[in-house]
Amino acid sequence: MKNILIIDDHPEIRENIAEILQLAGYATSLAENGKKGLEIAMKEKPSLIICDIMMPELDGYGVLHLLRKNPETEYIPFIFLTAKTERIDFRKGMEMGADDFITKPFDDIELLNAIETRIKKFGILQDRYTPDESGANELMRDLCKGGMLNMDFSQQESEVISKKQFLYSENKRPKYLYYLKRGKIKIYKLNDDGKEYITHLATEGDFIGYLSLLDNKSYDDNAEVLEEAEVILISKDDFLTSVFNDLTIASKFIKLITQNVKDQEERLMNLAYSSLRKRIAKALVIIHAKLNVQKSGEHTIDISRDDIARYVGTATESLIRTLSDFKAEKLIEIKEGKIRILDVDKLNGLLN
Amino acid sequence: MKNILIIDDHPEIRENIAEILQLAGYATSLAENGKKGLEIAMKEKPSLIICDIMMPELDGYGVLHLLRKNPETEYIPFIFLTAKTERIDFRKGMEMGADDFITKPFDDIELLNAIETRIKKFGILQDRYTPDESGANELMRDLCKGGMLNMDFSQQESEVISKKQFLYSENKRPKYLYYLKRGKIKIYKLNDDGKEYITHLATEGDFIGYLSLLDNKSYDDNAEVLEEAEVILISKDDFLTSVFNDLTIASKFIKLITQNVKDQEERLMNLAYSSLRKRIAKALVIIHAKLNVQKSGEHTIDISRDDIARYVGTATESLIRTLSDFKAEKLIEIKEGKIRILDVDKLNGLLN
DNA sequence: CGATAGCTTGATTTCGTTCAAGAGAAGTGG
DNA sequence: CCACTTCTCTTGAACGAAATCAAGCTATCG
Repeated sequence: MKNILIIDDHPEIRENIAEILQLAGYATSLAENGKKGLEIAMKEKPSLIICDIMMPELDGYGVLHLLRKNPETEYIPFIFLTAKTERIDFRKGMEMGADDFITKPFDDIELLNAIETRIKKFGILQDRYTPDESGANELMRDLCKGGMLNMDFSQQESEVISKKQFLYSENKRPKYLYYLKRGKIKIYKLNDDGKEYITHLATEGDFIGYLSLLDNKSYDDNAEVLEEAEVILISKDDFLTSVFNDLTIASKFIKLITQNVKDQEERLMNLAYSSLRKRIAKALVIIHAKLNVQKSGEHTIDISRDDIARYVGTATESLIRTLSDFKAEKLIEIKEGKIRILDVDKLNGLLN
Repeated sequence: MKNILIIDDHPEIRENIAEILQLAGYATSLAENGKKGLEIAMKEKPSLIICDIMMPELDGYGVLHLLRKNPETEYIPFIFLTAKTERIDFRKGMEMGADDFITKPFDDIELLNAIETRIKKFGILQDRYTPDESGANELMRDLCKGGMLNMDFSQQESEVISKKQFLYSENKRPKYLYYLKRGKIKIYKLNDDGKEYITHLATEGDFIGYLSLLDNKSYDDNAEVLEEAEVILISKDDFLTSVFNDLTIASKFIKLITQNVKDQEERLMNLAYSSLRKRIAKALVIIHAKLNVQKSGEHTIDISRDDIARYVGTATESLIRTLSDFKAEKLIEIKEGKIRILDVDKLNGLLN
């Protein structure tokens, strides 16, 4: 059951709110001043905090400030309760990271609505996202489910794009965010000699093109369908307004894209100093994890040698030679051209 | 002169506001409904818009929505004017991207304050930031200047760190954001064999360590001083609250980090497919632009061969051989070991 | 003044690319 | 449906770019 902490120095108000919330099925904790409220918050980690601004000892701003400083209470939704309707108070509270404001007098519905919205939102956003590029995908999928991203999968029409067709190409202006319902798509850049370098591989459930949208520039890469794909188009505006108008979403995005940068630093170092053998081993594990297709019970990698090579950044022949080596060493198995990984740990732990 | 657009269907209020603003030295445009207001906004691109919510034809929400959809008017500060003090209205407005709310009746000071704050903030944030990693540095510097980041250069004590000392190292927990007042610092990762790959080079005016702070993980790289450095420490909390509690700052950050990702994709492709010659040429240009030291009127690169090699991702000997080639081709000049670039364009335009 | 770090060049080796060619699978069109 | 091209996968041989090993040279520092 959700526990809600109410901090207010007026006993009547405190009791009144507690009663409303209990009727609505919430558990409540009460505190008569900021200091006590803070203690309870630390100990009980409530699901939400309602707090008066004007209080003796430690005022509402102080409570909020201290909560936000502690990583354990940092993300607890916080609603200010205030008699004042003054702009300045309100501004200050928002800038400190309060999630909502309720002005006395308020009615029950208003209070409960505010609480419900916040708890729902928090529930979606507190989930841990895997710390790599796929995290952004998970986040967005959850946002859609929660109705936070302006998008409705069922209503939206989907488009089917066949193999070798382009979802988008270099120098075009991004107009949509793409959600890949089915199929596989490679995203690659071309160097001056026309060689491909695959920066991302997308499978069902992935979102494509958000970086260029956030960047608001023309595409600097190409998205080509590898395996017949069904794609949902989400309007650029819907996506951007969702991200840029909601602090919670924006914060999550910052963290996710930051992770992206870190991942790429890692990839850079590997490209710079790791042997081809090691790079190919890592790529196989990654591709396997990402595109593992369960066909007749077996996990195989179903992407052409050319594309694996372009993902690793090597020549196709070199890739194939290394694959042969791996096969001889019983790290992988090749059946009808399809690669099956036999020993993930050894592949990961390969020396240079 | 700053032009402010006032949209309100009550002539008295319109005139009243216009008068106040004119006295305060602003130019004003007036519109009596949402539709007209929108037209004027498109044509005149005002510095700020004040808009009533309740209006016939097209209400305030509609105006805001349409403005935010158009890239040309997207970032114009927008203040709602409303008689209602209702929470719901207010929420809706904020979520749509309004910058502030003023409730009638208001007094002159309040109005002018709100306007001034917004214009100042906008002025700082609308500047174009160079679309690479240094952009984040510029942004943060500006934020500090504008007092938006909780940090005061004069008050803060600075720390002097000498050559070969570490600012931070792998697996340590980040506690500060660092601002480099003077000196040079290299940030690098180590691969399994203990080889360095330099991911960033920082000079005076650069901020260091924000990625790990945003990420809230341990450092995965090392920062070593190349040339005696004076560093200002900014508390982790101050930095994080500034970023995560202000939607405008958060949005800017998203765009900047996105650019970071894009840059690294580019660097990845170069590492994968470009000849050493080309990669070294590019690195020289970048390092030159970043660390160009003007000593006795000449721009030279003042960083050891070892470090350049580790930035390119190659062996020191290979780097030196290429430098010799460049010297023979009169692309660069070497005086007392220091490299001076003679022909930037040719270095940039090198073929594979 | 010796020692150490940084820079440079030469010789050798290694890893990976490129060129070449064939075998099999998969489209394609008459 | 068959002959055709075309694509994908694979192996061999030769080449080449860059790493490594080695050694000398210069500048700097304690």
